[in-house]
Amino acid sequence: MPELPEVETIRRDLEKKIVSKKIQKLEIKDSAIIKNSQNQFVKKLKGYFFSRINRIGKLLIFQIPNNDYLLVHLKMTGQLVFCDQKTCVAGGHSMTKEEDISGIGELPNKYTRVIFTFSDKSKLYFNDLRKFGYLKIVNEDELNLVKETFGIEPLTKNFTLDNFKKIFKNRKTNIKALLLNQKLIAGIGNIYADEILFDVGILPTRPVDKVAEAEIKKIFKSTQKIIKKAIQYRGTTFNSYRDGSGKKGNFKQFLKVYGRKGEKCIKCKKATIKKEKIAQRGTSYCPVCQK
DNA sequence: AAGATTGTTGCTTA
DNA sequence: TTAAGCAACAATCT
Repeated sequence: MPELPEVETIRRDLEKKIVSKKIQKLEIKDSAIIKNSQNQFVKKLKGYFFSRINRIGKLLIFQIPNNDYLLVHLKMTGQLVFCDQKTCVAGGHSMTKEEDISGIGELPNKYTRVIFTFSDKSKLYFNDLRKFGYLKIVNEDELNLVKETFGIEPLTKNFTLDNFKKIFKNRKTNIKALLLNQKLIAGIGNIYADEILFDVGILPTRPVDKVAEAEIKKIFKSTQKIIKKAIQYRGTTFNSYRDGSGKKGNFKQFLKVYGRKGEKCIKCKKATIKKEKIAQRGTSYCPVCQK
């Protein structure tokens, strides 16, 4: 599940590879993925190029020079894989299982929904097994409306302790639901919410009005620490996440609770990591370390 | 073979 | 008016 660190990794990868390249051809294998009419979509992209790539929360924003923007959301299983003869690890030629370090085989595959071909013959594949992801072209006004739906963004100058404290004010939900709420704080998903709460020793069920001032500061610091480190290691690959050239992320080895149900807690070395549904999401935590 | 999985939207409820 | 909670969405895996 691509969250902020994964989407940011893809953004940085693609910015290096596709900015300024003319879009020569578009192949839409499944039009349900495109949230515009197919005609509109092709008309606004073909012959143009992306002038830069931005991100807000888990949403990628590809800027097209004539004040249009291509929004790409990967949701759970979306991938954006760039391939040219030199950098592609997931396409182009037949490969053995050993050569297939991406684990996604040759491209296009049965989950490839859209293919961009640039004028230098390089390609960008949008793959999505579960088809929750989407591509949508919007104008500047529409983009601004979309941006308004996002809360404070970690790793920007807007992400201050004061602003972070504000999202706790007058709320009754639990801390896990708060961290997952994109309208309040942008980019955290199920993996990093669990990791942050384990790091600070707070139970995911704790009501936010029972989180002390000093603990809010801890969460604030931990959020930045974990997100930065996850970006440094190019994100977490559990199943489907791949970076902009099809490779897996390397942060999984640093996860302390997520995906460790039934294992001994690495902090207290006594308790067993539990997993239950909290805030409508599978939630992993240590019943001893987290209070 | 039913249930879990995941992020977000939109509806309902409080 | 606003927040919280939940079903729905797609497709696969267990």
